[in-house]
Amino acid sequence: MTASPRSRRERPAKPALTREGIVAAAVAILRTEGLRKVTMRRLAQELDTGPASLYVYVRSTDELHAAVLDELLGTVGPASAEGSWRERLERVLTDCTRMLLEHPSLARSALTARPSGPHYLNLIETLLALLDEGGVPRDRAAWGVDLLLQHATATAAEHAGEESPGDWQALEGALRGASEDTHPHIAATGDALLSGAPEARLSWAFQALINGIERTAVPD
Amino acid sequence: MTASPRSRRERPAKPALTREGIVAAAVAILRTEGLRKVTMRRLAQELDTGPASLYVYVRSTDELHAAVLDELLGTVGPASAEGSWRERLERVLTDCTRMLLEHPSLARSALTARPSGPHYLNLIETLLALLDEGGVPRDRAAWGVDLLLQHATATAAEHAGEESPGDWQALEGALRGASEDTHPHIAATGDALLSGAPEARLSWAFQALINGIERTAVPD
DNA sequence: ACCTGAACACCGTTCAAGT
DNA sequence: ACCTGAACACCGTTCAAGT
Repeated sequence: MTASPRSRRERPAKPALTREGIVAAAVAILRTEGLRKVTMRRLAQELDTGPASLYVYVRSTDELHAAVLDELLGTVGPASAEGSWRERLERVLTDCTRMLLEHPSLARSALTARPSGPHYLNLIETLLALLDEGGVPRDRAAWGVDLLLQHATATAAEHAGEESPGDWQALEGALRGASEDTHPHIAATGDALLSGAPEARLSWAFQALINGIERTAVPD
Repeated sequence: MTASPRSRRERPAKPALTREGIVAAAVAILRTEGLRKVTMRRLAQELDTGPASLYVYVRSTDELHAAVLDELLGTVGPASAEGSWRERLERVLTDCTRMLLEHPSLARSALTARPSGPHYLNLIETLLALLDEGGVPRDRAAWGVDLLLQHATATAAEHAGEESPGDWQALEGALRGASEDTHPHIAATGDALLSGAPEARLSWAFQALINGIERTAVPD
């Protein structure tokens, strides 16, 4: 129980840099301040060092964000056993989307910098297992997984940079104001383009995707 | 034909700032240097003024990017008349995706800052018309349009920040290296997860989406 | 091998002051 | 009303030098 002799002033107890420590600190900043603050400089400040030091463990800001996402993917639990394969599949995807919606800007960056960590692999395994249970042919399932995860990610990513609902309102106005002469189908469709609770639309989208994946043959 | 007397040195012929001129300059920079250089500062430099001046015409960088996208949307022509509604629908969507793939980072930002300009409205009208021609119920078509455009945008956005194929390779390695014990379905699926030419996968995805939209009832 | 200070080359946005 | 210079508060990344 002797104190290590490495420093006279023990208080700051500056821990050694490790990749894990860096990612953990990044997750903490994400939770409290949002992804916009998960920068090399802010992170270095948090870890009481200079930004240059981080590059020993992390190739770039994008790679850091991908590592953070894989970490959060560990949060979304495995499928509960209740219900049909279809219901369980939708539940996994919804859980995943919900988690991503808590950090939309992370979803946005995940679209570009795909995670490849253990948690992501587990998720793919789960989706393939459920599609297999549902009798979806293997080749359709393989391509379908991409479609399903892309939808979850993109749906969350759309909510990044919110706080300025300006352009969403602009679109709503443009749709409502569409003339019957120049845009007859928009005018005829009316509110349906904008209707529906987000959860209802998400659920419908996943069902439509699953139905499409089931029935659409892969070429060759 | 008299020269306007507004300045003695005519050479620079600095044009008055207008929103149109700003957006046009932004498109030019996008084409030659990529979206990363379409910044307020770079744009101001191009227009021979200070960044602050641009804020009279443009609310923020995001709004500027949305305006640029609507401009480019004017590029993708209306559907050619040949083929079934399905083929024409796929062609419009493919054209749209191809255009976005020329500027993936713009697609990425479009996911967040939806355009609402005239070109975007025309695109929605075209999609609704084709789905209507195919006998897809109006309410399904209304929600489906979102799904189709989201897929086009997200597919292009995934290619933003390329040049560093590091993490895509990492994912490929992780999938190939998946153990039969811990990830049996990934192992059994094998190359199918990664197979297929991009065009083939895109075509399959759009067909799967259309099939799903056709057959999936909207609640209520 | 790891860590650091300092530098390079940038950002978006605001604001008081000018015209 | 429009335009501007200058400032505020930041970025990512590299590199020579230290330990």
